[in-house]
Amino acid sequence: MDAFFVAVEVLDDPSLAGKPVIVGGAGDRGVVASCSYEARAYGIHSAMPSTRARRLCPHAVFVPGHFDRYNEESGKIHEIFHEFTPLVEGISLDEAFLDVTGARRLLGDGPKIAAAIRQTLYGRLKLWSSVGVSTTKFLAKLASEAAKPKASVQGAIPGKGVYVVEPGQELAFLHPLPIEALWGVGPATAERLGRLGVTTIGDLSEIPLNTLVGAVGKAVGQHLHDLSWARDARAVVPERATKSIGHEETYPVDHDDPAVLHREAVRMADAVGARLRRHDLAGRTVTIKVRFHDFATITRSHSLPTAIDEGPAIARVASALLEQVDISSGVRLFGVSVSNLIAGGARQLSLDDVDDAVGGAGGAGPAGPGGRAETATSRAVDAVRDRFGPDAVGPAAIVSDKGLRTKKQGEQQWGPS
DNA sequence: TCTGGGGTCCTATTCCTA
DNA sequence: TCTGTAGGAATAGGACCC
Repeated sequence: MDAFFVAVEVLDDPSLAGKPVIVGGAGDRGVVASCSYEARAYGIHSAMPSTRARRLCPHAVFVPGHFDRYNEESGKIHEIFHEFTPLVEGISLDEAFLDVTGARRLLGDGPKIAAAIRQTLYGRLKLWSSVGVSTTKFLAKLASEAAKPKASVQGAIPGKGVYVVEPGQELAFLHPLPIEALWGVGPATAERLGRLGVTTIGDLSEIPLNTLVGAVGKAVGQHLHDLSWARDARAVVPERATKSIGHEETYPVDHDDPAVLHREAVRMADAVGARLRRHDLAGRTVTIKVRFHDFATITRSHSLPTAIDEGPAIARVASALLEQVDISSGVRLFGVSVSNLIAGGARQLSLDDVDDAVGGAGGAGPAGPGGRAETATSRAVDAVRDRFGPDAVGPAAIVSDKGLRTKKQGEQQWGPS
């Protein structure tokens, strides 16, 4: 989709149309999540710090973003995709790969289907999209970039809408492109390749595989070498299993009070547990992430003998891990995630498990009831929240004098305001 | 100038066990 | 009993994507 978040905002507030609009965190620690083509003309792009974006375009309109709405429109978009083929691999809210091989007899060739998808999306949702058509996933992705509109101060200069890389034309399309265009080449890899004198995908294709592997590692080297010759055998995979679920948050000011961070561990663990149970998942590995005032970031993780899906159990491990970290210099971001996921069938962690796991006394926290009582409590909490909303009930540890403060998914998505 | 939040994947190192 | 080794799992960090 073209500037998806902004496009949804304009749908809901047409007065934004034609203006430089930035969706993201407006505070000192916020970043740009998406911006209109009018804003892009000033050099603004996603992931840019909001303070810098504001300097580049002081009259830009900042919108905090409405994640629920993007999710809602994303659902409709993916429904439309499925009208064309069951082989839809979602990459994000607004992007997907579609394998239309089997739909061609009924609906026409690739370019024809692409145009139909684009027209259907606009006809029903009033949202513009760009479609790339090719024989492999990564070429289709690059083609979709080539189909996109270009930025100007007056607004978007329309792109092709549908861009087709015909069979036999793959290398002619690919080799003049800069290496950064390749999926998997970011600033670090581009810099390493730059030292080898590689700036285009054509340059990359001429580098001996050994040299490439030496510079960027085995897996990436082989992968990039294949891509530079348009070799990409990856199939469109409709259902991908979730590997981890987590929550993290950047604070408006740094925290160095252990009590505050332990409360945060409880709050995040509660949110992560609720999401795990909603997806009928449980996980064995709990990871905390701490970013310090100087942006240095560490993770500490621990794997348990059995999978867990409940806030208190996750919080005990997270708190024990936090005990091992020196937070005196100030923490700007804290996060909790759970990985090594299995579907359903969680067994509640006992206090012995935590003690063994995290190496003795380690501050696993006050003895909770554990076991079946905790499981029953979590189920009851889920039921109450389903009926009365996410803020209806929560862990006592995070009740402040202002009442419960349970972060909703999507709230503060792009930094503190 | 200051760098979010949701993730995935890869690599190097460490630890444990046979 | 001690030492060396090899393999696998766990851990930590980094790069990357939207």
